[in-house]
Amino acid sequence: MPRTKPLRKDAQRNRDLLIKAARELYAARGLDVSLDEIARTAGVSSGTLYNHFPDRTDLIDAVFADRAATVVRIAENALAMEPWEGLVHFLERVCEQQAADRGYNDLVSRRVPQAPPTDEHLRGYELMQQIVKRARESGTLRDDVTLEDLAFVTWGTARTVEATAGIRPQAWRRHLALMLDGFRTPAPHPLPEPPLRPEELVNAMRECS
Amino acid sequence: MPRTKPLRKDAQRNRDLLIKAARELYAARGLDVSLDEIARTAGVSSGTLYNHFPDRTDLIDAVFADRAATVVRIAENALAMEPWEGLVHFLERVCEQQAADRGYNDLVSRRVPQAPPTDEHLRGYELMQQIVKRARESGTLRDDVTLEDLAFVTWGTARTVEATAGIRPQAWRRHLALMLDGFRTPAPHPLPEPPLRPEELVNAMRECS
DNA sequence: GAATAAGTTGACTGTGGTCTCAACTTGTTC
DNA sequence: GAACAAGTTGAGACCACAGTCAACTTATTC
Repeated sequence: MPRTKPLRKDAQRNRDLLIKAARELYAARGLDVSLDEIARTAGVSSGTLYNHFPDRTDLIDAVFADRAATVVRIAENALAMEPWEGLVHFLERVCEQQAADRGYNDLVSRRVPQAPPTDEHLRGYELMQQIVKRARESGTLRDDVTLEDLAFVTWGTARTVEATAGIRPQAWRRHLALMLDGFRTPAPHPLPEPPLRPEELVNAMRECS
Repeated sequence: MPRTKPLRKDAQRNRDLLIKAARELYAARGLDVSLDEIARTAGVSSGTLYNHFPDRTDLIDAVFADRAATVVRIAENALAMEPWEGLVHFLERVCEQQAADRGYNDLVSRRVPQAPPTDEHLRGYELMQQIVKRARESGTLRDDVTLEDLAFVTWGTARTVEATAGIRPQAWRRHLALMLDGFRTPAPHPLPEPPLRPEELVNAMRECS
């Protein structure tokens, strides 16, 4: 834990304004908003933005810092439910987050050099493992599906949300439902390719465009 | 049909060089390659590029002009097969095209202001309708799935290909297989959202980021 | 209420992209 | 092979963005 001395009052205020502006612009238009525009929207100069967030990713990290905790909370709720309902609940809630925030949608599916995973991330990872394991052992989730396969849901939802956000904001629910029926089919056909290994998934998530 | 007078010999050669360079760069790096770089790769000046292709989309249209015919050919082959096998064949071949060419992957899934549909496009559309109808009537494809739902496959594959191209180039096949099992499950669950209407899909395909 | 550290500013540099155009070169025509 | 049309060239205008910094302003400390 880097012990940082408290910010000066005006500095803290500007920092908050920047995060607020970034959060709103990211949500509306995705992560490609220019840093100058964020500064302008926040009502501070671009120098101040760079002073607080030297790197583009520092700002993104700050804006989405709480999201890992949200995922953990969703996962905990899911684990309090029946195995299959829990999995569905988890995926629906996470996809809702994607659908509600274009920046988050970019973050979970696209490049964006990530900060190193926090304890919260690791905890989320463990809970997700449990969600998948439970669903599989309950006999509902087909047993050749792994945690890594959930990335297909994230990626698929990401693109569907992008394409349909302005036209049929709920279209992703249909996409998700179709995928879920693939996950729990009573008549699974052999999958043509082994699942991604955990480190492959990490790399895929980091991968740049 | 706009009757255009034939190009001068050197002009035709430069045009071909430009299309060739664009095709290669697009395939390798997607549609965001800069026009100057394409001109440089082709060995002509940027002025010449703009002379031949005033608009960015003119070049994209020229590069991918033959793809609609390819889709028609794939669809025709698919219709010569058993209904379900035909559908699978069609989707696999189209996704292979996406996986093999980042530019095409961008084209089918992302924005990119499109040229008005050609006769070839309309024919492809009709054949796809038949493929879906046959598969549904054969009892294999669940009967609440429409042609428009195939867009979920395109979109999902697009993102999965982007994310995994450098890591596990065949990962999309697993994603596709899972979706296909959702399409033919013997135990379909009601879908939470009506299918996209044809004009909604057109708009979604046109939609910009 | 000085003195000082902390923070802000905005003009500026640099980069990389789109697109234009006047001067030039080349192919074609007769 | 002249003359004209067709096509090419590349420097440069223009823009949007990232990122820097010396001069300035403000909060805090004693």
